[in-house]
Amino acid sequence: MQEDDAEPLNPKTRRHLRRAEIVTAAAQIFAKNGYSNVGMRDIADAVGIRGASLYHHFPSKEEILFAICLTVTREPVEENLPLLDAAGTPSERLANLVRAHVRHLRGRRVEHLVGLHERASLTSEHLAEIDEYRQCYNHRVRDVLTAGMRSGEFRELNPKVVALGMLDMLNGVSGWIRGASDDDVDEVADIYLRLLFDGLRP
Amino acid sequence: MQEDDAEPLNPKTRRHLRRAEIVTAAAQIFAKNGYSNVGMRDIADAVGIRGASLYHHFPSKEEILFAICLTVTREPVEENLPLLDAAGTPSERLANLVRAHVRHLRGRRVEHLVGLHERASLTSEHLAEIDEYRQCYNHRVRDVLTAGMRSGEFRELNPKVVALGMLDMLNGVSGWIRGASDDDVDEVADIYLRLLFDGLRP
DNA sequence: GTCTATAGGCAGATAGAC
DNA sequence: GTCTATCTGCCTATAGAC
Repeated sequence: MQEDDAEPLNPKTRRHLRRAEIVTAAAQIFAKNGYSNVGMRDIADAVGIRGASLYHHFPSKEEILFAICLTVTREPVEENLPLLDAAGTPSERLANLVRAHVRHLRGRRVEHLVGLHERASLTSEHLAEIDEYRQCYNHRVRDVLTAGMRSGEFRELNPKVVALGMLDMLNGVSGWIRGASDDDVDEVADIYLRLLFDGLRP
Repeated sequence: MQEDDAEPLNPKTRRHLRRAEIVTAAAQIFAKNGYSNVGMRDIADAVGIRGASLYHHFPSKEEILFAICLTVTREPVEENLPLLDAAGTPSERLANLVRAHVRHLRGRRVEHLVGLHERASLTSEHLAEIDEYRQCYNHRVRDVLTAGMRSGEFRELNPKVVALGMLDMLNGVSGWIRGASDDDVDEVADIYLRLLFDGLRP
């Protein structure tokens, strides 16, 4: 919380900010209209520059898409997975991850939508990099589930299927959580946790 | 099971078959490469005709996409929802729907993927029609959940959120079920039902 | 019902001035 | 770092013969 943040930013930071601005604007338009239906001019308009100027910041349109997809796959790995390494039972650690995951989905809602729907427009190399993060995340979730089953804390169910089902349920939130408050988001996480741990039957 | 099915088909049936052939081929290519990255020529190649000939069967590329999206939203409404009207407890009726839903996801796997990912490329009129079916389906699922909660069979949880979560979990199956056997599919449905009804905790 | 040929337009990307 | 101007190619859709 710096009060004196008016001092001149160094060039690298300025450039980084511009890139972030472009990525954020692009994600919003991609999410609404679909990646291929959006032109470089549309993105440029949203940022207040001309189409050609975007190429000073990104070498191609696909690289903008890649930047979007990268943040929504890398950030959860770097920010949420450590919660699985903390102390606590598998239940506790899994619950923390679920809450963090849903919060991230809300904070980067449009980016998640793009990352989920526009994979086909990525270079195969970029797609492979994205999938590495995604698979890493899935694997770690599966591992907590397995740990919980080994300790008798969780029922014995195919952990691979449970992990996929749980993550699909969570990730779907970005499709309908538009404009929710912090409390709404935490309520959704609590409902999902109740469902996941205890099920519908009382 | 007619043995003598070699008799000549009437023109209307032939035309219908051709349309279905195009839709099936298109769904496969759309699912793999993304709607906008696929040209009319690609679809035509898969069917063995020239690009221009497609316009004898469909007035535009978007109409092919619409046909795909329509089947995966209308068929579940017409085929699965009646299971909710049958006799039985909410649990039983919901279980039947889940099993039918997963089977449909596998049977029309690529079509579901396209319907899920390419919504942004639909005409707003077509999108509205699609969403009517989808919302109808969601609503009916929510209604069984509410019925089960009223009867005390299900725990009291926000039924809207539970319905969305459950359907997101189910629909995600089309993303990874590629090439599964009938038994695999039913196993997934059973695991999801166990999770949904009883949760992870023994 | 399928073909050849082509219109017409849009969009990603580049060159080079400022 | 942003601009103007433009190239280039692709891709939907149409016209009209067979």
